[in-house]
Amino acid sequence: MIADMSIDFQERADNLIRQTGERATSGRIRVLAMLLAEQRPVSHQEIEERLRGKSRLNRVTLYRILDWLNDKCLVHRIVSDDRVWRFRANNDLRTHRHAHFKCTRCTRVMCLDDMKAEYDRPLPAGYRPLEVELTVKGLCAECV
Amino acid sequence: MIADMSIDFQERADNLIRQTGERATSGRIRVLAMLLAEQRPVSHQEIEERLRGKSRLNRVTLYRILDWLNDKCLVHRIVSDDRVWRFRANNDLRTHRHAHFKCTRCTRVMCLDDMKAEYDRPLPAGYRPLEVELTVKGLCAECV
DNA sequence: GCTATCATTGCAACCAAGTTGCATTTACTA
DNA sequence: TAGTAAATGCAACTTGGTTGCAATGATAGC
Ligand SMILES: [Mn+2]
Ligand SMILES: [Mn+2]
Ligand SMILES: [Zn+2]
Ligand SMILES: [Zn+2]
Repeated sequence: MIADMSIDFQERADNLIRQTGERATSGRIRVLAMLLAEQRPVSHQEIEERLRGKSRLNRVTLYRILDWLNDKCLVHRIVSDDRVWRFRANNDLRTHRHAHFKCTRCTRVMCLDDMKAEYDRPLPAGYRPLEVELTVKGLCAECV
Repeated sequence: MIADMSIDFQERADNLIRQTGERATSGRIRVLAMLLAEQRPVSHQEIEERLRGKSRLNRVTLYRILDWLNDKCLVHRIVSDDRVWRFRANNDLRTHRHAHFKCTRCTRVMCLDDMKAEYDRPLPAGYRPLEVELTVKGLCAECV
């Protein structure tokens, strides 16, 4: 059952990567499959741990793969005040600009998929906005 | 004229620090005076450079001073996606939770003092919000 | 299927920002 | 004008990410 699911993610990852027109390497497939299965933001370190066992990926290569997946809009990168990047598989290809929640106790980050990251007031004259980051920090349901 | 102003900031810094009831060391006074004069978010590195010349402060000590000033609410610390902390002197003691603007070209950060950092939708059940970070990224007036 | 080609990977060394432990100095108190 | 605790300086360390380059491997053309 779980094995079937994992094969399914493997295949979905493979397809998504091939659709970009670039090379479908085993590293890219394994990382994306893992993120598709996880469906939540995962740090570089966590990914490295999860992938341990099966012939493990070089640290630098993992950075480059994550960067590549981000460029191709297959994942998005979430910055956090702990100086750690986290990555989550995108469900639809358009990058939906949503808010995030960071639990200050367990340090997990969650995507608030239906809270848009936006602001209400006008910016100072001459400023051109390009992107908005909105992060709510506090305690998650498991840590309250 | 400028000399007078700098003495003024020195004195204000000294007073503010003494009001905390803790020690008014020359390092604390110099750093806070500089931030009071600057009135915008400044990185650790920039502060180190500005303070060069006059008997220069140890790097670690500067980190500790900034941390202390932040704890005492005399400055606030702004986190950014470039993994660099910036500090700005607080004008009033209550920490006003405002948004920030980050210019992606000149890398400067500005406080949007009258844009509140807040959100509209409800959080998932059981989540307890404690703090909100809102950052608009784009081009500042000088970089457009 | 086999080979050539160029993108991707692994490795080692590097970097920047921030932290820690501990001995020395300094601001305040009495 | 000491005595004392707090702050400082220094050296070494940590974490997260980057760079250059040689070795490897995915795909296109045959
Ligand atoms: Mn997200
Ligand atoms: Mn601010
Ligand atoms: Zn939590
Ligand atoms: Zn700018």
